[in-house]
Amino acid sequence: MGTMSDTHALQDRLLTVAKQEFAKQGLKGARLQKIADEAQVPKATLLYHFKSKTVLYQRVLETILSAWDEGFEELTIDAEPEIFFRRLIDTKIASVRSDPLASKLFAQEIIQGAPHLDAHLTQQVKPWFRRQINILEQWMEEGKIRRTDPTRLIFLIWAATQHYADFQAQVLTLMNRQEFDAELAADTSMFLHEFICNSLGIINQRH
Amino acid sequence: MGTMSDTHALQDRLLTVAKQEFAKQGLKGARLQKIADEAQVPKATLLYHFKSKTVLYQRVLETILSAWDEGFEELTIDAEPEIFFRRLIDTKIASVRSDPLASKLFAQEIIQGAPHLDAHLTQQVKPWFRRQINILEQWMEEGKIRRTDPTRLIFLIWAATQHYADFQAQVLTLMNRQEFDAELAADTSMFLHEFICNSLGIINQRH
DNA sequence: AAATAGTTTGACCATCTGATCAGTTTAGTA
DNA sequence: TACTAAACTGATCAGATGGTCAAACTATTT
Repeated sequence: MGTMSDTHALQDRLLTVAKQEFAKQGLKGARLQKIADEAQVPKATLLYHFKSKTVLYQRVLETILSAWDEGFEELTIDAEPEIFFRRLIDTKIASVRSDPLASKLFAQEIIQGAPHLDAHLTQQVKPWFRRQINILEQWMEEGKIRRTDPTRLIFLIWAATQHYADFQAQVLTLMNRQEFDAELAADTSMFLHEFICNSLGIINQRH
Repeated sequence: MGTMSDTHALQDRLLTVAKQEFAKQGLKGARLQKIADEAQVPKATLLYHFKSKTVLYQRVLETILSAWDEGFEELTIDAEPEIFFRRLIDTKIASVRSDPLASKLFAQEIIQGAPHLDAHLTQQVKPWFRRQINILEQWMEEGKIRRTDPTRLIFLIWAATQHYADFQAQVLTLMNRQEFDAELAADTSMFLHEFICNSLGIINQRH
């Protein structure tokens, strides 16, 4: 029998390559042959490790989502609003920058009606979302931030950050940049933080 | 020869149906047979009016973009900041609501690197974008709005509105809604307007 | 009515692609 | 060494799908 670690490493490699292909071409557009080629493995081997294209796709999605869950889970909020928003935005921007393909793949899945992640959406995302809402609502009651719709506020943050992954081509063109480098990320992060703090009447302690 | 008006009407119907299918399934995922069925026409007829799947797809894209151009062209700005943002947001939200499929299709095209958008179509956005930036910069110099990065501000508005089309499934789930109705649109529009005016230090004259 | 040109459509095909499978190799185990 | 099970792979297939084509049909013109 092959060593367990080898098998696991191979599957990881296949998942990584598959993620790229799925992100670029979509579920239907991706070709198993191309994924196999890219991973330097026969197509039959790919299908040995993942029963079908759909299974492979779902495994890729799971990998992405669990990585996100990990990254955002610890964003609990013993902090003040200003710190909270900074952490949230920084984390999101970092995630978008370190793995834009994941964001793109996820976006395409949602655009097409999220046919492959209903469960995760309601079971994982919704509770997390609820928690953030609750925090914001409490702060509004305490008068720490201006009153507004907390749901749409979270959407705004999500959308504004996600945008830099999904529309990367367009964004870079319009900004006359070549790549989404560290400086661009830092500036974007600061812009959003400032913009949001200003709107919510939070005094930005960076300045 | 068949009447011109009939032919034109048929092509319009085919384009409309094709847009739905492309938006839902992506370019590769869409099936000519299904488009033809939906339009109650044999597949061969569909391919008579549009030489190939790619041509059909490109025609759909062109239709979407030219409609957008029309809608946003007249957003010239003899107005004060507050009115300008209201118009911009209202127009964008209205566009997203009246034709979310167009937004979705466009988003998928961009995510995949805009392989089918002619350079000249892409470039058409740039001048419009520049104009908005210039207006904002002037207002900042005049002290009418708080100083910030105008480029990212436009991105933020674009992203925040677009989000409601692209992530409709997720948004509705998280808001416990069934559809993106007029009330939801109005509330969203008002939220964004308020949020932005607040951040830029504009006194919202609605209140 | 004849001719012409645009339109419609069923039948058909070449190709692609996800999936299967039988046979082989590899690596632990008794 | 013999045995077993997991891992691998070349060959192959079944179904789907974009696209073609020739024949039929419709309407306009001469």
